[in-house]
Amino acid sequence: MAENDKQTEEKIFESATEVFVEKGMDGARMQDIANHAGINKALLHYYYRTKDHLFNAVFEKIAKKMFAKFAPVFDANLTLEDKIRFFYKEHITFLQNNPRLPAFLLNEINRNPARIRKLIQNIDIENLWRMLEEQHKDELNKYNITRESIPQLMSSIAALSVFPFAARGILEGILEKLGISFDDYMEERKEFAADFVIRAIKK
Amino acid sequence: MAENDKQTEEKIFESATEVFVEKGMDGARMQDIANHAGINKALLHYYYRTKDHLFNAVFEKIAKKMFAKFAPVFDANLTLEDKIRFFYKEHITFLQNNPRLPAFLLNEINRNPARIRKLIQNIDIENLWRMLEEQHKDELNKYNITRESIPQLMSSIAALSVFPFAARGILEGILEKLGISFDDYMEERKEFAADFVIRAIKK
DNA sequence: GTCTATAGAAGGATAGAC
DNA sequence: GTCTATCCTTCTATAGAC
Repeated sequence: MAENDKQTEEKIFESATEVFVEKGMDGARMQDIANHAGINKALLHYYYRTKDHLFNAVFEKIAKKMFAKFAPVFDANLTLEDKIRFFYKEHITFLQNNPRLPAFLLNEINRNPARIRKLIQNIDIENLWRMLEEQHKDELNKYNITRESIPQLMSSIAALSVFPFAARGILEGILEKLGISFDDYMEERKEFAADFVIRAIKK
Repeated sequence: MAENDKQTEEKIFESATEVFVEKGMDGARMQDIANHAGINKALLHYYYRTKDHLFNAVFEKIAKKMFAKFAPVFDANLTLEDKIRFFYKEHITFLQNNPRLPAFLLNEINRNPARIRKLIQNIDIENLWRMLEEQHKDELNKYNITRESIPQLMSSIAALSVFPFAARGILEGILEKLGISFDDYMEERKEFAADFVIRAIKK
């Protein structure tokens, strides 16, 4: 029955997500995914034909989920500074709940950049920035932001929240020697990163 | 003869480095490494016994090389601001010449954090920071730097140079839509990142 | 739709000749 | 020290019964 299909397909998809995020495309085993879903390996192929198909489905879903987390910033009705604070609070909280996503995505994207290209094609970046300029045109004279510096600025903002998760393996080891837990560090970071950026862009 | 040994062993090591960095531990094939070195697969095992041994040798070398790049900052005889500028110039130039190292290292470290732990153990972090405090004790009152904020600050500094390379697959796609080359962006970044940090830490 | 069994290919590792 | 040949395991994928 269709009800059963859906349940099985979803169970497979969820298990595949966990295993792929954990082990990466190359390290993941179809057998692991089957075991994790409590079903037989052959069923994976029945629903998704090949490992590659299954991976692509998982990858696309995760990438969209990640991008979607940046969106609310562009329409929130807040001052620029509050937007930055809002962003780090929301985004880091999301990553705390999905701590392995950054490393997974960055790695798989570098391994096969073509995969992400079509997702990027759908975004009208110039327009997003026009929106931001429009929303904050009265405030912008308070900041060191020029049209040319926007890529540098945006990538810097993303770096401050994404990097600690991507580098968790090292960072956690270093923090440990200082008696600081990664969780405490990340909690603190919501405010630190916002303050850092705001000071950096102020005239 | 020993001369020959050394040549072959080095050729294997170099080829292994290229292939591992390109494909990662799981994606790399012993056959690829052998082909790349222009020798037979069996020779790899003669010199390094297993794929795991070979990988560990490569990984450790690269990790040390990366860490070593942070060292000059701690003994350069410069003001704090000039140290920051010096760091980004040196570090980003190094990464421009080794653009795949960040993604490789971050990924493999997360996949197996134990590998990096013993390297971290050898670093006396508290002492490094005492050195920095000592070197700049006369300037520190000009900045918003407290002992507790040092981990946040240091990870932020690293994030700004490492992240763009780790995220190159996405970043390049976005920049492309704006008519900016990754190389130009990176060149610009040496100064942008330094200015960004300096403004962020100033009182 | 789900299972068992197995084909078929690939990859790491070793034996043995030179 | 280097090569060819091959073993053996692992993994993706499919055939076929229920």
